[in-house]
Amino acid sequence: MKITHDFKKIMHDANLKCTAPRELVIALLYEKHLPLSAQDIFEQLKKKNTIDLATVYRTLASFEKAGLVKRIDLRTDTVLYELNTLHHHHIVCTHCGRVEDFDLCEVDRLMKKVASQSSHFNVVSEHTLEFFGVCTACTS
Amino acid sequence: MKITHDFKKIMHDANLKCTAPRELVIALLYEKHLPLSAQDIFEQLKKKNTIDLATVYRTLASFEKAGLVKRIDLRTDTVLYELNTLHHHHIVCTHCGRVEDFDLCEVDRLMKKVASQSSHFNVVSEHTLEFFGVCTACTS
DNA sequence: TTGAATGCAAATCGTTTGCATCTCA
DNA sequence: TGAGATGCAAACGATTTGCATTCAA
Repeated sequence: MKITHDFKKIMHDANLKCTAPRELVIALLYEKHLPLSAQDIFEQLKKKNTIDLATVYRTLASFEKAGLVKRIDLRTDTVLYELNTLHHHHIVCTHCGRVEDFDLCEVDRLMKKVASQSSHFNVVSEHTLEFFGVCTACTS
Repeated sequence: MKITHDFKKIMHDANLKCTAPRELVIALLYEKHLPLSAQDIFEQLKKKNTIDLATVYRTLASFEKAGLVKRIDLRTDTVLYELNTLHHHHIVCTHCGRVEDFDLCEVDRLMKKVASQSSHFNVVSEHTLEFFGVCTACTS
């Protein structure tokens, strides 16, 4: 099932107008299933479409505000975005940049511990967790 | 004990020359004990000293390469730096920006799990882990 | 019809770099 | 003395913004 089937509903639920650029961006994020930078998205899309880099930035900003995408920091020079689907984290190869998803997250338990230990925080609502290593392809 | 006592040794071990800007930067990071941006450091130091913003950037870069400081991403608009002391993480108030250290880290176990589950990574050497919530001062 | 979204260009801001000068080792 | 570090100014690159035009609702 392509994301575009749901596009109208998604936009409507997010109180955003259905526009060509928005559909292009969301479809690309869905297709690639990887954290992408605004530049990445722009480069990919402009091959076959008319789209402006500023529009990509504005689109990502409104998507983020609507909770449709999430900013990811993988120690790259620029911020990356990915669809805000199921909670997951990443393993990044520090050598070639390969990114793999990592679904297992046991941080919830840890978050409760954080809250109970801290004198200034009672509730910890979010966390970032990313792993870095060297992938098998780069090791051999 | 002030860090400046050890400054010469630290610089020597890191193969870096002892200079006034470097001592200022390292002393400030030690004193504040908080993640600071290059701009932060520059603003603080220029009140009482002659220092250039470019020097701050270069100092942080050489410190990072030498393993003296660590880049921290707390979802702020710019990257922050702190002394690379004992392994720890942070809890950040998403309302006022307050930062608290969090020493407990049980991610080592998780890292092994990550490595064993992944088909492309055998070794996971590093991780980032930050918590976000609203602090008690902002809740009340 | 109208407010929001787009494209284009210019502005902004954090960061980096070139270069002459200075300073530590 | 010589390599590396600094200060200053200019360059750079990612991101943002102003504005006229277009478009979805």
